[in-house]
Amino acid sequence: MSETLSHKEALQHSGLKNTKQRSAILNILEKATQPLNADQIYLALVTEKVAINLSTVYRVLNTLAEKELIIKTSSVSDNKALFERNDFKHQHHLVCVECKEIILVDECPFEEYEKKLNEKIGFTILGHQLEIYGICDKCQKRIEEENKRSI
Amino acid sequence: MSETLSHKEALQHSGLKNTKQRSAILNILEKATQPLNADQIYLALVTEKVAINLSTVYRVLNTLAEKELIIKTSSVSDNKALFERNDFKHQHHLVCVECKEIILVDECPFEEYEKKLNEKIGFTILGHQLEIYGICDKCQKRIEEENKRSI
DNA sequence: ATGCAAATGCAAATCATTATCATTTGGAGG
DNA sequence: CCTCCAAATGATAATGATTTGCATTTGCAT
Ligand SMILES: [Mn+2]
Ligand SMILES: [Mn+2]
Ligand SMILES: [Zn+2]
Ligand SMILES: [Zn+2]
Repeated sequence: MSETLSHKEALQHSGLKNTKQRSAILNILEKATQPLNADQIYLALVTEKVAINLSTVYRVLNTLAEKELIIKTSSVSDNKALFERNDFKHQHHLVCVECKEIILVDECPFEEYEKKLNEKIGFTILGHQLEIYGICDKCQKRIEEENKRSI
Repeated sequence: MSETLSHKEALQHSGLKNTKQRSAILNILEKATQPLNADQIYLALVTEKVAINLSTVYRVLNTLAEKELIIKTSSVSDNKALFERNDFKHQHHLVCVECKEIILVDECPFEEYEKKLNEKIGFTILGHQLEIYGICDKCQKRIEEENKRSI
């Protein structure tokens, strides 16, 4: 398990102790295909028979986010904090309003836009958060199917 | 006060009763130069000697947002819901991390971007929320001033 | 003016998250 | 391999924004 080793290294590098709770949480987020909230992470840990307390989950997540080992974002629709592995890419979330699935996208149309805003109103941009909502491919097809059937 | 009259009409048009609480809240948001949270609105009402309960403030705000007489958004930094008048323009928020001021901007760089995402991954976009954070003109200048002085 | 559904006030409940504090543990140094 | 202590965790209470239940009030159609 080189995964576990690199987690250990990452924690050490940030001056954090290598606890089984932190390692387990990093593992969960490593495997996850989309951002998860604290409850989902807690549930995944319980399922894997990892003994941990929910308050520890919150504490660990905040600590790891502070050290930038993971990324903390917040959903607009649902008001829970979301956590995902930090792959050091600038990404955004596509949230399907039907199935709630979150798709990560790399494209970002902001470089020029930010320059324009700075020139126009003197606002120095440090960052941004974008949440895009809509309907994913799967749900789109399912809905079309349902519409056909109901004719 | 034609303001009050148009509020009455707007409420009627949405099938809502014209109560003094709803009218007062619409007035507050009409005058506001930036989005406000429930507490700020409540405080503004109390200051204006409008008798109202905080839970009514929440209920009215949610009702008005449902009927699209106002817009409900949520800040990422601070986790409180924000409310602003609906002028039926597509806008975004610039949030100053120094003074917390929110500046509304009309520009949006998304039209092309959304088309691209739809073609690329079949995601049908219904909308998006963007929050841009940085430092406003005033704070920028203040900070520069402070730096000079401390040399 | 009357009646009644809709709206409000008040208080308690909810839900995510954080804080407190006693207990445990990772890991540096011997 | 021990010792030790700051750091981390567990258990539980607290917090803060928002919602909900229910009794009372009020807008407004008739
Ligand atoms: Mn971006
Ligand atoms: Mn936009
Ligand atoms: Zn979907
Ligand atoms: Zn500012």
